[in-house]
Amino acid sequence: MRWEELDRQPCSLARTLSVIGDRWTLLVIRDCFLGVRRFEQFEARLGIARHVLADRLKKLTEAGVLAKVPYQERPRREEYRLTEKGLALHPALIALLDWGDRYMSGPEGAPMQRRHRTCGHVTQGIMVCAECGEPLDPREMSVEPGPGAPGDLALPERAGKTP
Amino acid sequence: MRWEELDRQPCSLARTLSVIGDRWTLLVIRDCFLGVRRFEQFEARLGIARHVLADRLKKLTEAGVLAKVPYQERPRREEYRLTEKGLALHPALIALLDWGDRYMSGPEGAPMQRRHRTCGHVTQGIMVCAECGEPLDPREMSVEPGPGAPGDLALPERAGKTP
DNA sequence: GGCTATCAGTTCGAAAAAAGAACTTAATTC
DNA sequence: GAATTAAGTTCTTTTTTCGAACTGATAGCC
Repeated sequence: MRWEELDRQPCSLARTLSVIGDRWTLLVIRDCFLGVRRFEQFEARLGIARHVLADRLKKLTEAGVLAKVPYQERPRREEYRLTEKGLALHPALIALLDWGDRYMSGPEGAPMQRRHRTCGHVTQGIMVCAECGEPLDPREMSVEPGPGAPGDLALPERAGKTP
Repeated sequence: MRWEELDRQPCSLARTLSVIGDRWTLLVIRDCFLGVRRFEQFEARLGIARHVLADRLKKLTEAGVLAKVPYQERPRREEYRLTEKGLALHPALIALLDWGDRYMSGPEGAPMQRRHRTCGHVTQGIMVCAECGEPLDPREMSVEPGPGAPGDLALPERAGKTP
């Protein structure tokens, strides 16, 4: 498949990656969740080429993950805010952070931690079943065609079995 | 920052992306979760340049996400299996799939669905707090330096506030 | 032995994307 | 007019991916 055709793949991961899969994009989104909103701030924190940053911000805006919001009129200035669509990437961000905390930290532990203000604890996420509330274990999941599946959906033989 | 320095960033997301952030890598991992194990199978499903695929498989193996396991001896053949470290990417995969299901599907719905065999339902994931069990809402989370934080960790001003 | 097939890569030239730096535009202030 | 701020845009070079072919190590068949 071609990278630019990801959004047409019969697979939601591929479609997601068509929006967030380019180099640096998830780090831009991370910074949005940390409250960063302005071009110069992103640029200073990320230290990436300005035109790459501009490209990523533009694509996220076009995809509806970010919205440009004016913060002053004279001269007109805009900043980038997460939309609800963008905020909905939070579980993915948490999962990726938790994985990095666990597998990519040294003996000193994770560089940052997240506090759940509702209960007051420093915490991590657990991905549970929306139907029964049990944690989702890959060995207990099977995959099947969904309502939007094309007639010739290519699922490998082992799709219903343990990875 | 430079892409090849991601694993040294004081941020677990960046460190995670140093392993899974290259173009195509997450789709390789998706296929692993679907039970795909062999080079030709990955190649046939993904349709990407063979040396890019080989590079991604190699990097994932070096990072400990995949393990090469012999499946025959004459001639010796090996396949790629998710390790525990690799399986631990499941919550992230589910979150990304769910996001794509919700925001990147047409009116006909998602192309694939996941059945939780424990309860028997077609389902999605919910990211909940490991401490209190409530769903994690980005507006209820704050970020702070962790035990492995460097002395000069750069958290933006708004890091404790709503995104 | 030669040929074909299978499998898992590796190599090579072309195209695309990212890196690095400078420039542009549109204000505002002194 | 010059300097500053902010948000980009343009240009050249380097790196990564694309597309295709090739290689190496078997095994089986004639």
